[in-house]
Amino acid sequence: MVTTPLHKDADLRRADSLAREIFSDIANKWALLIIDVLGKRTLRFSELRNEVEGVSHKMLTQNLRTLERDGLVHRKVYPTVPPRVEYTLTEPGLGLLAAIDAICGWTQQHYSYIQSARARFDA
Amino acid sequence: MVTTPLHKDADLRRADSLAREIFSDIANKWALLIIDVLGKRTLRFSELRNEVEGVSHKMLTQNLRTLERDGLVHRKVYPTVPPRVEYTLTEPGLGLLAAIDAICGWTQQHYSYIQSARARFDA
DNA sequence: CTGAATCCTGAACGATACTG
DNA sequence: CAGTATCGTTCAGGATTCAG
Repeated sequence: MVTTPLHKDADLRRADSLAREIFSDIANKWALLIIDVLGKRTLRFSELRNEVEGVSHKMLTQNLRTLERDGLVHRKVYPTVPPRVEYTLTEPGLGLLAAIDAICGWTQQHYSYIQSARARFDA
Repeated sequence: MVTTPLHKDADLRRADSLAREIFSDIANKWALLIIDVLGKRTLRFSELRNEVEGVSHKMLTQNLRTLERDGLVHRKVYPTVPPRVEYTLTEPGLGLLAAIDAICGWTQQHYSYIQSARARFDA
């Protein structure tokens, strides 16, 4: 496995296709938001749809599949009728959550800075 | 978990349009990669093009403009001929870099985990 | 309720050509 | 070298429908 020295041999930028693929899976709006909300608690599909505002049925399903495939999210199906499916972050998923929260936190903190930076730029 | 008062009034998920816009600006593949490479050193446009493998001329320009507008990247033009333009991370940009590096580091560390998770899923 | 499949539109993107 | 503009294509993603 590739160890941490980030910008060494297996650099993400010059990446082999797999690394790039993984990165693309998580470096997108919906995936990040989904992980963020699942970080708070386990959620059902329909709950996720409400929590992640603006996500479509299709995009939610699609991203959940990807995240499940990558082992970041666990999908538990209750064989009831109607079906009940719960999504939870896996252990590795929790690790990623920390990093994502850092980004979210940063965004919050620099909210007004960005606002004025834009005003300056647009002028 | 959540460090800053993230999930309070201005929650990213229920966000007003500006917050969502900002988040979209940075939560995408190219923006993250650009910030990542600029975190190492100041780079010229053509150098960036080489460092960020696979990015097109157009996408690079586009993302740089956005990042500049949001005040994450500083653009310095040398009025020479031929023109020389250098891109640097701003102070706030450096803050975001830390968060991004966390994600990159996480990806590296879980590289093989994801690989096997996928193998399991696909079976 | 969850999820898969289909269709269709608009946005993203790459290629190319042109300017300073 | 850096940047803009245009064009054509591809593809993401929304709406809808059907199934378990």
